[in-house]
Amino acid sequence: MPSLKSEARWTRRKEARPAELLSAALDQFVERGYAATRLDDVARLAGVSKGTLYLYYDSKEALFKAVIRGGLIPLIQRGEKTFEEHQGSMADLLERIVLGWWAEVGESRLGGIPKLMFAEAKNFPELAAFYYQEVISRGYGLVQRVLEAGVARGEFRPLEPVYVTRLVLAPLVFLLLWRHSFSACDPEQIDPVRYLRTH
Amino acid sequence: MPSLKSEARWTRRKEARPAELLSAALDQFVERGYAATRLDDVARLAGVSKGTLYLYYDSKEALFKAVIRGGLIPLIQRGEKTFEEHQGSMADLLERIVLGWWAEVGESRLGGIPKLMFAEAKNFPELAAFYYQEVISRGYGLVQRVLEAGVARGEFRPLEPVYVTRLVLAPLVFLLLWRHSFSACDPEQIDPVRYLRTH
DNA sequence: TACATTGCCGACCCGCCGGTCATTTACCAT
DNA sequence: ATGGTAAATGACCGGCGGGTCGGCAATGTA
Repeated sequence: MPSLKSEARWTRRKEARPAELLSAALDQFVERGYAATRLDDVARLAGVSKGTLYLYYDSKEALFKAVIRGGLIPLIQRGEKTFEEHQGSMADLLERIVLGWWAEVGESRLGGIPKLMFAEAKNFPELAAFYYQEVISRGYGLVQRVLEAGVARGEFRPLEPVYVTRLVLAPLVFLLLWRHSFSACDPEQIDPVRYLRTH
Repeated sequence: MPSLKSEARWTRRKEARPAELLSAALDQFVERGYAATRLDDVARLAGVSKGTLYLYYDSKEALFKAVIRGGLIPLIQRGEKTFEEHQGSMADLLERIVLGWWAEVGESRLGGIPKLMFAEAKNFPELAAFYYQEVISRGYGLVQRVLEAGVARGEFRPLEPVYVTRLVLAPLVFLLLWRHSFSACDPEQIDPVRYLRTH
């Protein structure tokens, strides 16, 4: 026999649910990947049932897009704003953007997203296109504009900007991918700061 | 009514099956990833039924390991042999190894394997450990020995070998990952040769 | 031609998971 | 207190896919 005045079995929290679901979803997506994430688990982590999840997000894909929109896109926007408002050398700006990106993406749960997208791009082309358009192309574009501005100011040697942008960012993103895949197997513990400085 | 003297419905080909299954499996693993590959499809591609596949390989995992053993490990061994037999400058050797690797892995179906391993490492830790031990650590070790030999001969500046090895290879592997994930979305068609030379 | 061997087939089992919906119940206005 | 409303539940569905197994048929042998 349950206590007569037991706690309510659940409470109505219409406002708080979406954010809690998004946070739980980010955890699971980063931990397991897109396909392997079970919506049951996401809901349980957020303290609700799967049916409730579907009250707030129409499908797994919609949930995932909401995670991206709430997590990475604001950071991209901030980077773009930093670029527009920046006064001074482009080398400084580049360093600020790269280190800021590493601090906010590389060192947080968001760092798992790029690895996830690489992993699932082939199997979920719509998601890949969405992510490419909203994140990758904007990120590359930002760095490329910084480099071009630096060349215009005579700070950097003039090289093919498309290739240089990719070559500069490749080791960064690669380190991110590494940390979210093989780092558990790797006896060499790579120190990101030394890695970036050597670069 | 079937023709009276129709072809045999199937033939016994005990010798040819394993290689055909391996080839089909490589195709599917590279195309879909490990988890998303259906053994039904592998079998159909190899012209047999799923039951037959299980006569030759005990499980999906065993099949995958056989693909790695037959595909990448021989290449690693050849690289190690090239290193031991090489006479002359280490810069030459490094270029030979890198370009050879790109030709035989980057440009062939095998190029999909590294991307696959990054994608699935978290979800299949035993596979990741197997791959790290048999492929990654041997590949890194090879390049690192070349760099150290170059330093000993006075060809290269002395830097931290572990970090340099990773930084040199990161853009290469990154290009490989890119080509097997987002390249379909990317309007910029990256030319690998120019990319490598700029590097 | 008849038999034994064995490579091979394909139907089947079962747990998993995205998605649905009828029902329950917390909350609020009156 | 009480009825209305909507937030939340949890049992359920259906397709999917790794793995199994009894039986069939291609081949070697006499």
